[in-house]
Amino acid sequence: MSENTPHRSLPLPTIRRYPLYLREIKTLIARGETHVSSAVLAEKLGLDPVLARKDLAMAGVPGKPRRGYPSHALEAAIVHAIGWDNPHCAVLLGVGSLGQALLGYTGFHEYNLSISAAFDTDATKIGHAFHGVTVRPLEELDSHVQKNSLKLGILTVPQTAAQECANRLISAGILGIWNFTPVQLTVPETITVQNVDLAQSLAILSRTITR
Amino acid sequence: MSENTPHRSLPLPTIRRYPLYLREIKTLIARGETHVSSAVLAEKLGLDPVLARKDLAMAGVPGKPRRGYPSHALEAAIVHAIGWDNPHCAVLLGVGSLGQALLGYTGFHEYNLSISAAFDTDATKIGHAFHGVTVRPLEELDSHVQKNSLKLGILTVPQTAAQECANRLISAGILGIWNFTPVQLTVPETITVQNVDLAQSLAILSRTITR
DNA sequence: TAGATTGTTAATCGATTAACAATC
DNA sequence: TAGATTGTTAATCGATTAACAATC
Repeated sequence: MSENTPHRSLPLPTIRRYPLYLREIKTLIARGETHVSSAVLAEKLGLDPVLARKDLAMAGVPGKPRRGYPSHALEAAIVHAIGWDNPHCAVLLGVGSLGQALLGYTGFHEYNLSISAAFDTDATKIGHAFHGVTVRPLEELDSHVQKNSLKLGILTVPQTAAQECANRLISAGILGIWNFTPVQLTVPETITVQNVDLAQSLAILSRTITR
Repeated sequence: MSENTPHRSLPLPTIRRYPLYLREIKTLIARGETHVSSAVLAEKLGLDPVLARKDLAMAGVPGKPRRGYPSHALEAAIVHAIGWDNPHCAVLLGVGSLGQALLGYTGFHEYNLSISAAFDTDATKIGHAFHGVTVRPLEELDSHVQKNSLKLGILTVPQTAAQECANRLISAGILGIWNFTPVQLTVPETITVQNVDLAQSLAILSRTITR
C-alpha cells in the first residue's frame, strides 16, 4: 500500500526501535541535514538497512529516491507514532530509593513526560518533597488520577505491595503501568504493562561473561 | 536429544525468561514444594505451557511425568545457566544520579553481583564514598580491572563520554557492558552489550495510552 | 491401571532478510 | 541519463504454538 497515513498497528519491535532512530535523526537535524537515508540510520544503529527502511516506511512519511526521508517530517511522524507529541503526566507509587531516583531523573522531559505526583504509605515521607515532587498519601491517588485524567502509572513499590498498588492504579483509571518491580502483574487485557527488570538483561551478560 | 547436559547455546528469549522462572521457583521452594510443573510456572508468568516446558527442558534437568521438575535441581540448573552460581564483580563508570542509585541498590546480591569499584573524572567526587563504594579516578580503571580479572562494566556516564568509556572498559579486559546510556555503542564482536533504555519501553506505553 | 505431565516432532506465526522493481 | 535510494513482494529464519507420543 502506498498511502501516507501511518498504520494503526505497528510491530512492537518497530515501536521499541523508534526512540533509537529518533535520537539519530535529531543529531542529523542538528547538523543541518534536511534528509536522512535509511542506510545511514541503519549503519549508526547496527541494523539491517532493509529493516530500517521498513520501520521508517511504517511511520507514513514517503522518502525520496536518491535523497532519503525529509528529516523534520520523519522526526515528527515518529514522535507522533510513539505518542511523544503531546505531553503526558504520570503518577509514581513508592518513593523508595528507585522511586526517588526516577523523580530526580531529568531526562523524561525529552519524551514529553513529567511525574505529576508521588504516593507512598510511609507517614514519614508524606508531605516531604523529593526533587520538587511532594509525596502524598495513597488515599489521594484516585482523586488525583481522575481529576487530571492521568493514564500512566510508575510502580516502584516493594514487591509485596506491587499487585495491590497495580489494582489501585487500574481502578483509578490508569491505562499503562511502567512496572519497575520484579512482580508479574495480573491485569485486564485493556491495561498495558511494561516491565523494567534488570535481572533479565543481567542474565544475558552474566551468562556470556562466565563462558 | 535426551541428554542431561544443558545446551551450549540457548535462545536469548529463553535466557531473558530464566530470571522470571527463577523467582517463581524460589517462591514455591519456600513453600516447601519439592517439585514444580511447567504448567504452574507458565500460569504464574502468563506464558504458554509448552513454551515453559521447552525453556525448562533446555536447563537440562529431566522432569518426571505427573510430578514435574525437581525444584531444587531445576533452580540450580537455571542459576547455573545464567551464570549466577558464582559471584561476579562489576565496575561502575560515572557516579551521577543514576550511578549513585545503582551503587545504592541492594538487590544485586540476589544475582550474586557486587560492584567492586566506581570511577569518575569529577575531582569533587573522587575519594568520596557512595553507599560504601569509594570513587576512584578513571586512570585507575585499567589496573583495577586487570588486578581483579573483572569482566563486567556498568556504564552510567554522560552521553558524550559513553563511547570513550566503553573503549576504556574493553581495552582493560571487560567482556560485558551494561549500558545505561542512550548511546549506541560500537564494540568488537567478542564484547556483549546490554542496553537499558527506558525510552524504548516508554515508547510502547505512551503509544498505547494515546489511542 | 488411568491419567497427568513431560518430551518431541511438526505446524504456525511474525519478524527479518533477500531480491528486485519503481522513481527521483 | 545513470545511479542511488525507496518501496514492495517473496524467501528465510527463529521463536512460538500445536499435536501427539512417552512415561512415571
